[in-house]
Amino acid sequence: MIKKIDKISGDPVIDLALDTIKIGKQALVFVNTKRSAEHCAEKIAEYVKQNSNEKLVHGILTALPKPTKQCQRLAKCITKGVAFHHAGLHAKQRELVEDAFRNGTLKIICCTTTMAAGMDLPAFRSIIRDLRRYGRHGLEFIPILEYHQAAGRAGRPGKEEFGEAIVIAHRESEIQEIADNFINAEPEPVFSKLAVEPVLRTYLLSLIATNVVGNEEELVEFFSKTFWAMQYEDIESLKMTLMRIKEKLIDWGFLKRDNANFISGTDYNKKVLRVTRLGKRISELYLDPLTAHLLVEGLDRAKSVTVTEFSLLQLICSCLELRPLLKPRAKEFDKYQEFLGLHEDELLTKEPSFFEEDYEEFMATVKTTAMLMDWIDEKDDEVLMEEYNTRPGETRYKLEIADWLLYALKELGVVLKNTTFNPSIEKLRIRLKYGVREELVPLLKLKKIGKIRARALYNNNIRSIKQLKKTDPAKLRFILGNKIAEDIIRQLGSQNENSKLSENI
DNA sequence: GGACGGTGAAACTTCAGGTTGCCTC
DNA sequence: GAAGTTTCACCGTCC
Repeated sequence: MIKKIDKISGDPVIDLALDTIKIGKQALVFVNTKRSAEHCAEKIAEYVKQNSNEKLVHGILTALPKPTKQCQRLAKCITKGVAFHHAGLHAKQRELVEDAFRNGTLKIICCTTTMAAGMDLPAFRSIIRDLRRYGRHGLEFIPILEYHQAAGRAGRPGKEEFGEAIVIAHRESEIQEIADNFINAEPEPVFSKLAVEPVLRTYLLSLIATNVVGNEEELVEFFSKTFWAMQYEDIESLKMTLMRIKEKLIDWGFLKRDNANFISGTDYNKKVLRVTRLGKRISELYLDPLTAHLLVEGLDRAKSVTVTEFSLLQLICSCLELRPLLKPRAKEFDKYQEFLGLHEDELLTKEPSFFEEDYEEFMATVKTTAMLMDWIDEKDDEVLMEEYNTRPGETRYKLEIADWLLYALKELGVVLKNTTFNPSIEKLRIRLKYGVREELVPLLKLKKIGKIRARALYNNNIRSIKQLKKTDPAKLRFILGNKIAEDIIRQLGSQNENSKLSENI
């Protein structure tokens, strides 16, 4: 069936979106970069009459402590019933956009793959503009499964009889290619996640930690029954991989061979494998053993190093979990080497030499550390965007992982009886959570006091809970507003009874 | 002649997402 | 690979 739509802008994607609005329906536009999502939404919005979505706009602009240019651009699009959606948005904003699309306030969302999977957000039309995305080998086709996810958004079961999934061909010659490679293609086979070494390491340790497996023979037997082994086929090579990882775990002190139960003459493979106390905790924390090893080594180095925020942040930035890291640009290299120079004797990781392959990756940990340090120096989202090209959503995601790794570091310290740095780690976690300098930490113990209010109090010379208690309520009302001030006074009152808020942080 | 401003070509840069981990009584 | 951004040489204009 061939349908004609009005040519308004000359860009088929915009025209399709406008047509969707004209017929009173909704559409999702899938593109391959965050920037494209933003541009595309803005271009569509240019052709749409102003609506007023005041409440939604207000929500978007107040999601962050201070609205960024990105917030303002999104808000402007939203006044036209159009939005963009990608992982760079703050979670609150994403949710607002999703809800507004569901209730019909928004007509068009231009999005990246954030929208493709796992979200209940159907639309009448699904417009897939890009089937290629930047990958290891330049621009590559996206997986067929991902195309299915995007196309599958079209049609609202129970509400409409059909939906339309539309793929844009950028050239005449592409039409057949798209039909063959996507529309009529079988989705690619599913591969076992166990083939990824960090996952394999984690499960190998946990199987022993939970006594599911007690020796090497059982270990191999267990894995040979998995989907991974079925796909892999070559059992000998699989066995070698398992043994190599097991040896690493023994080297790192997470597993041990139990010699007590070893009866001479017994098959070596039946030698009992036990988890150490450290290994047990790592498994409970669901840490990748490689990350745990890095943290353990870091704790060991910490004994002979001046440990600062830089030390702790750079250590966790070296963990795989925090990837992708921020890479210094060619022009920035000197700047970050200089920054590193200031902190060289605080390092808890091994610095590779300039000529080693890892050096670039190492410098990326330094830049990422610099970003986190700026965050706890109260630099706002706009500054992070300009300086590091990292958007609020991406920053929050990194912060969440950083928090988890710092917690894990603290816990490993407990097992290793090396808790000297735990108070610093705890303080750092609070600072990362709020994005504040050290001086605000005491005030943040109160509910309803975050970065902004703590700063306001501090700037008014109220710098501790003690000082807060002595402050004239009228002054508090002036600084915080009536309601919040009342709440704080109540919290301070109840604190006297159970002394929940101690001053020792 | 020098300070600007405009222009366009060349060089450079960037490019999706976000599992489930823990605990704080 | 493509699109956007930055840099820089070059030219014209004005004072």
